[in-house]
Amino acid sequence: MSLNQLPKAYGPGRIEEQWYGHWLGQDSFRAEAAPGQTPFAIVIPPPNVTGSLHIGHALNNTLQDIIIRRRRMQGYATLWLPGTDHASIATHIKIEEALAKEGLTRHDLGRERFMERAWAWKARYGGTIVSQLKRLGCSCDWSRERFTMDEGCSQAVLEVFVRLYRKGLIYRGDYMTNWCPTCRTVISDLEVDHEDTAGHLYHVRYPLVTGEGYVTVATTRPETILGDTAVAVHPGDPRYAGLVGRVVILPVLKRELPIIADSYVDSTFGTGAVKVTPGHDPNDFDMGARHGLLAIQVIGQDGRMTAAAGPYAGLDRYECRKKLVAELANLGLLVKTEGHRHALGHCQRCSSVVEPLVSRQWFVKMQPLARPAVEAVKAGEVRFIPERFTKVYLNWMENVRDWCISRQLWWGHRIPAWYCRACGTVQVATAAPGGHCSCGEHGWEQDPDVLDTWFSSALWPFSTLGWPEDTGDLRTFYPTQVLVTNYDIIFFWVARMVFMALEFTGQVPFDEVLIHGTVRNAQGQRMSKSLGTGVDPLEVIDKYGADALRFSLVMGNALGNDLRFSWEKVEGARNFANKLWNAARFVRMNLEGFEPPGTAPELGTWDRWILGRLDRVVDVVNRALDEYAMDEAAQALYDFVWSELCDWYLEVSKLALAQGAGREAVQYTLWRTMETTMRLLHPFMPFLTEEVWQALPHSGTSVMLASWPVPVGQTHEDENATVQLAMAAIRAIRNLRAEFGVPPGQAAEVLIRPVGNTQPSWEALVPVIARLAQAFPVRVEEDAPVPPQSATAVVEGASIYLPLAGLIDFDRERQRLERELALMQKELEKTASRLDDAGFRARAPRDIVEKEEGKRLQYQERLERLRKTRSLISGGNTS
RNA sequence: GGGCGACUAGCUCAGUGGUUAGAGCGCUUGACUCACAUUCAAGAGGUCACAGGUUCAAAUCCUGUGUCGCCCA
Repeated sequence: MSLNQLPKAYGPGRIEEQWYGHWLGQDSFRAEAAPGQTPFAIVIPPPNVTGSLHIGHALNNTLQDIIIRRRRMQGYATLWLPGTDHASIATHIKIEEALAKEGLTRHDLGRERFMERAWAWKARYGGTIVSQLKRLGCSCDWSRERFTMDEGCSQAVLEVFVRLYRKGLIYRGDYMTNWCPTCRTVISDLEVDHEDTAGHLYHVRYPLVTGEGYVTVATTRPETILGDTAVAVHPGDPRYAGLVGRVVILPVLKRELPIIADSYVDSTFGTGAVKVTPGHDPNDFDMGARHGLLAIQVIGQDGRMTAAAGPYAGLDRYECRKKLVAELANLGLLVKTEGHRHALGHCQRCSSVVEPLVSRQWFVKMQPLARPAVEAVKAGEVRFIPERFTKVYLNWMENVRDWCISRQLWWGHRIPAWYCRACGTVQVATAAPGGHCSCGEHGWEQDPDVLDTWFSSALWPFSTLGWPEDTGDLRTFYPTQVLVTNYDIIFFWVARMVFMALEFTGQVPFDEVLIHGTVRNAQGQRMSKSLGTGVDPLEVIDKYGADALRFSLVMGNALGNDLRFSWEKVEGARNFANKLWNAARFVRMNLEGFEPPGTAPELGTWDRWILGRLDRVVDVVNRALDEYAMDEAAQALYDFVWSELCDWYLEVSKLALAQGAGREAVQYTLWRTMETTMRLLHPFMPFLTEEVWQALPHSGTSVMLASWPVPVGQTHEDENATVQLAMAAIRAIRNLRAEFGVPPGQAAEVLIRPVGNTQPSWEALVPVIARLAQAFPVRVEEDAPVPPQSATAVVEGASIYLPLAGLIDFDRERQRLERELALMQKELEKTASRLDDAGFRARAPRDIVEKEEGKRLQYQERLERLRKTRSLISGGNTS
């Protein structure tokens, strides 16, 4: 295809497919550490194996790809290890839903056939998310892709469980945990969402056994009355002082309950007397333990009342509540019912109201593990970015409770504990016990439960590198350098990885944790499939390209903050891609026959200027990326490309390219600027930059393996100052043209009267001014008479006159000048008052004072010229 | 109840002590100018939530208040 046939608009589709295939073909993502090369590793936060990519993944993986691509170009031995998570409960629910459509439950199938279905499900949907990451451009080492339930990771899970058990850090016991009656499993504290819910506070009378009155208690959950085993008051509460030790009768069931004193009771809540239900409330469970009370379970795992609920057995818990409240009212024991808001625990997965139940579960003892994990972060061995998330982590870790890790599910890692069928003795081992139990019987049965998914995710940074084997990858790439994740899984995942890593590898799992926010929709709502507020990243990529999606996600968003997705932003990024494409098209058209010379040719002012600006942007991008300020880096690149390179340098370059004079220097500059920009932009927009870079003179096989730009320290400040003056002059002329309606096609005559003696050579700038401001002829004369009927612009270094006979409206011109005068006057006053302040002169740094003085001089001088111009106009402006 | 964050142009957001506080979108005016109308040029638009304080100097630091959001209990 000849250059002129290159499409005028950037079309990402073919280019993305072609280059991703090329990179894979070249095996460019594979991590291999050559001797002497510094490793740099990231493990991916493993997405749900059967899920599909959502916009949050797109952000998360874009950030990782930016980091890893830059490090790769910088010459590190980079590893970005991809993989997926088995997402025990989420996947389990999906499979059960599919079964339900066939009228089946998992129990109809049995464990083995259920697992077959689960693996088939995984095989069917497991590839989706990985292929979607490829569409996004992620440069993961796919040869090292892992899955939390693959053989190696599973081995690590067993090993960790057994070691923790032997160390006494995993135990089994009967405790109150959060039970989800819908998912039919226990869940950890972290999997419960507390929502403020409107409910009722029921005041119920419990008659004293002696028949001489009542104690009134208040409860939000009357159905649990059936499980009460005491009534408690605060020991210091004078209202009940005489009642402690006496006995009340439980309504309906007629059980006798002691009145106990416990300082846990809040005497300001309700009546100051509370019912105690050790079987259904975590605090009551503790109180029951203190007072030796019985824990009676009246609500079963299915959310229905148990036999212990007497006449209410078999009813759903809410049905029971209704009937029981009615019965209490009948009996005259319901004093009152008032509206009451309280926090209710809901299952994170299915939103059912969680039921606190006592059951036998496996737990990880957290205190001994948490302590080193707190220390490591306090000592700075793991650094959170932004820093404020350190506190979130520490606060949780310092108050962490034991972690319930067993789940009554089948999809996941089965707990490696076996029980003797005869005596119940427990054996914990990485493989089924072969011999007999000491009781003489043989026959072991494995615990039916599986482990919390996060138990295996917690090992991810080292299990994926081969642990517990001492592998080369583990030695080379562990600990990893940075973990990139959303703030909402700091507890679930980040914290757990830290303590597991410290316990099992003696090292932190990563040096830095980069925390980003949540992507919301344009209205600021959380994106969710069920609410229909989600946006499919694939749809975005299809429409605007992966580069545009990536760029739109990092641009204009400070790290750690939530961001709003909007199609307008993607469109803006797409426009930027198109701008780059066309700039590249222009460069290529003008580079035919060009070979990069060994040494740079003699450069002109504008050439040196843009190279200086390029050097500056290289510096800014590097500094920004060093502290993970992707947004700043993206913004700097955007501004450089659009507002400096395209708006000015490319336009100026057309002069030399047409005239021939300085053509070589311009070609060299165009090439160097464009080629460097492509390398600098590559981590953000991998596809477009590869396409453009390949089309420019270059060395190497791919921009992703080219060297990363570093500043050369040539900012060309002199040229910068000159160019600033020229730009100001051009803008001023354009402004006057627009203000007075000079038709765009019509050249305007311009007189430039330089002022001051340290000004640039305005003569040299004439051709550029002529072209960019459509001015002709442009005269530069210090002492030329002011042309009659002209509009005037006062800029630094010159006064500019546009003779506009017939076009000029003197009233309008006068108003314009007044506006400028007022503005200048205001600025001058501000500067002057600062300089008149003795405190400022005495205490401000010298360079600041000098700067202010320079400003004052300049403002005074411009003000003077503006006044002269005004008086000319007022005098009729004939000379 | 404790903690965190946000509050800057009509909208979405940058900007952690010192140029006339910026960008994108939107808006107004004009232009299909030979890389790009996914574009170009010009313009309007802000007492930086509020009140105190520190400082020569505050959108920026401190204290308090308000509104919204999130996390933990």
